[in-house]
Amino acid sequence: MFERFVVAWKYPLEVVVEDLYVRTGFLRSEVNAQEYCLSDYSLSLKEDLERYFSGEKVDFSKYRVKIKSEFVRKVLNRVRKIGYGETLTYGDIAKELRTSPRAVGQALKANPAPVVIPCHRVVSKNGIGGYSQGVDIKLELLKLEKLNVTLK
DNA sequence: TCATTCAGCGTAT
DNA sequence: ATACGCTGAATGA
Repeated sequence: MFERFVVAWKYPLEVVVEDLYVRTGFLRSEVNAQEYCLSDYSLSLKEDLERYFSGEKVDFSKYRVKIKSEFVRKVLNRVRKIGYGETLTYGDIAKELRTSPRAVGQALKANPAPVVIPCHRVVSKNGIGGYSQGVDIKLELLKLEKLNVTLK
């Protein structure tokens, strides 16, 4: 099974679902997304993402994400537990998992499904930190969750 | 208050 | 072996 759809937002989010594994990525250029008929699973994900982008608190824990590396999986599993509207720092997670803040950042960079795995909720100790999809997008996501973050 | 350095650890080459 | 990160603490001016 392979399905692709785009969720409208300030930055449209492209979603690929392959055998129940979800991948996402923000699009910088505008796309005309024509719809086909999606599976119940993909349709549910699409609706959840639409609710999320309209400012609702949404739980994405039922969706599956395939992660190759053991270490990345460990970090991202922790990140999935960060609640809506909450943040942790790279250092927090490093301490908890007995690793280094830089290694945590590296693992977040390898996140195959931004938003579904909320790596935007991990910020630097003083400032917003980085984001694989662009810090401007991270800032918008945090604003969506009513979080004030200093840009640094 | 900066700016610069470097410890630290998982990856990629 | 070695270079590099979505960092952070330490150092020095």
